[in-house]
Amino acid sequence: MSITNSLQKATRESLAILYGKEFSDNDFQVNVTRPDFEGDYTVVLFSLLKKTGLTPDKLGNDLGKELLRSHSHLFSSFNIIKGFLNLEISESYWLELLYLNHNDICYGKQPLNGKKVMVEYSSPNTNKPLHLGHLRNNFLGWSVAEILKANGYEVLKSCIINDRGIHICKSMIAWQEYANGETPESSEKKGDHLVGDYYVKFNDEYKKQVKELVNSGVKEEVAEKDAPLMRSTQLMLQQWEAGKPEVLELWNKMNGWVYEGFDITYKKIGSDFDVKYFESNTYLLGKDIVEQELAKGTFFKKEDGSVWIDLSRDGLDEKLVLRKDGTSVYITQDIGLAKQKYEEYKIDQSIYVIGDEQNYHMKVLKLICQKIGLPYANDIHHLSYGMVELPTGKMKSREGTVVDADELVEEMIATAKHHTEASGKVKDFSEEELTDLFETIGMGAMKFYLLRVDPKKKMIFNPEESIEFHGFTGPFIQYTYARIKSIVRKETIPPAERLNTSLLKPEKDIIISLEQFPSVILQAAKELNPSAIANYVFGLAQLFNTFYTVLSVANAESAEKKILRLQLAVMTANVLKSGMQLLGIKMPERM
RNA sequence: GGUCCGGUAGCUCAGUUGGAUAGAGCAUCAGCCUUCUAAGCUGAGGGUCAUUGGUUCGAAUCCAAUCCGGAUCACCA
Repeated sequence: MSITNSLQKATRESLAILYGKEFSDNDFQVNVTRPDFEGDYTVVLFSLLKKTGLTPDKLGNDLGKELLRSHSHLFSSFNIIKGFLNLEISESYWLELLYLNHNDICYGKQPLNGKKVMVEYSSPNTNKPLHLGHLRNNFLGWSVAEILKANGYEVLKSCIINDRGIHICKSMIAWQEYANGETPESSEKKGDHLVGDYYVKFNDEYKKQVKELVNSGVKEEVAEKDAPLMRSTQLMLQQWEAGKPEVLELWNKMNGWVYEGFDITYKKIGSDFDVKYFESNTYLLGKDIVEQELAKGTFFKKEDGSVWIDLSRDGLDEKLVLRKDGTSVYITQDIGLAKQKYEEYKIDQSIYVIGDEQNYHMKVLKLICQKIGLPYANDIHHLSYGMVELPTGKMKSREGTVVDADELVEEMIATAKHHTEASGKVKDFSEEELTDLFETIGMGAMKFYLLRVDPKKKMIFNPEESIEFHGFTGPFIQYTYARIKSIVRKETIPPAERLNTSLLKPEKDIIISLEQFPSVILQAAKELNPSAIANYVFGLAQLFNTFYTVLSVANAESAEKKILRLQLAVMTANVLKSGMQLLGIKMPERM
């Protein structure tokens, strides 16, 4: 139990003993004591004054004395300032915490809770390579999955690959027209980039064709449909749906190139999936559900034969689920896939990591799932994240301002290499160790930069800031960890023992922070928010660095102090590593 | 226009069951390497928490209105 919870419980019990009344945790607040006051944790008394009819001083004194009497192992002293009861936690409590947990690499993690959750993330299109926006998505998805695991969930990471549709046909048509058989091998390009280039090529040529037609007097709307490239694309889409062998062959070939490219990127950024869905397999799902539910009255049919659901009583509009020609729309297959996920894996919860431009869509999806009685519908969550923008504004593929994922990764690793070599600390590393280290630091910087911000907020990606390795960054925390490891490597850690020594401020500050780690993991899961972990880990690293410059481990004042500080160092390293692991960031033993 | 999200230091961001004098990082300035890794530490300056009103012992936090920015409201995906 966290110290906040213990303190709440102790306060409730003490109040009951003193005044014979039941209180709940909502009747009063427990906070960390502000640094300029004496004490560690504070009970705010104001809200209790009316219920007890006492003055702050009287209540504070009664409660403080009772807490000390009944929980002498927990508290050592108290003081009252205005309506704040500041309590000092006893040193033996902190020392015990340290003794029990400093070597526990699972500290803060919950045992399995028997619940299964699917986290869907990444969801790329197979017509272009991944970009900066995908990176935020991938890092969030992966991290949330880890955070949920740490909270005892069984997690399935899934991915839906948008491998069909008009946009895919566009790159296929352009390749046919302009590529002269170019392949990833012949061009020495990554497959996803090669295909992406032809998607761009399509748009360029198509625009030219439209312009020509318009210049020759055709109306723009007509020109857009009549341009030869568009006509052949539409035809190809029909042929694909009809299963024409040559089209499928080309489609398979080009998608294969893309997957080879994606695999390289995913491996580099550390994304992986337990389940992969392909839209080419799922795009017909959901129609049967609509038919069944139509009979039950959940959906209704309009005169033209199209099928709708009326969500106006839930504050939304009517939503189309089947076109008048009986074909399905985007949401139809999502309904079908949601059901399939349940039937295949019996999941209790489903999380979709999708940009906030789809908030409305996801709201509708959840509502429909509830209305058709999908068992886990109430536990469908949209982890909605804001767009990544550049200091100059939004990324626009038209203007070539899209930040390519592969290029960015390489740039981060190169920067890590540059800084590391300049520091001159790794001269004895082997080639392999160096490559590994540069990747660890470069990826660490990038992941931390993208995860340290609250997901739901749109964020600005500043290229100069993102390669910064000082301050609130991944490498700062990695560096702190490497420093600790360097200390610990030189010492033989004595067997764990219970200590009986007093704590200096920098020592105590770290323990207080370490105690909060389990609560932070809990909070991060509740909010589906990795930035809570990032902020916490940074704060802990800061505390340790302060400690490090003020106090010595190796040359501690006494043998007992040395053991204390070693325990502190080891536990801090463990927590930093666990925390960063939840963000998908590796820690170097040396840097 | 309806709905949703956001507005906190020059910049990027923390800050929720409402709590004490609003915090970090970057940038700026001043210091600290003979001592466990200076990718570090210490200090200084920097704020109308968008605005106005309300709720109360107490509001960046809750409520209302207004202003600004964004997303969305497709028989696109």
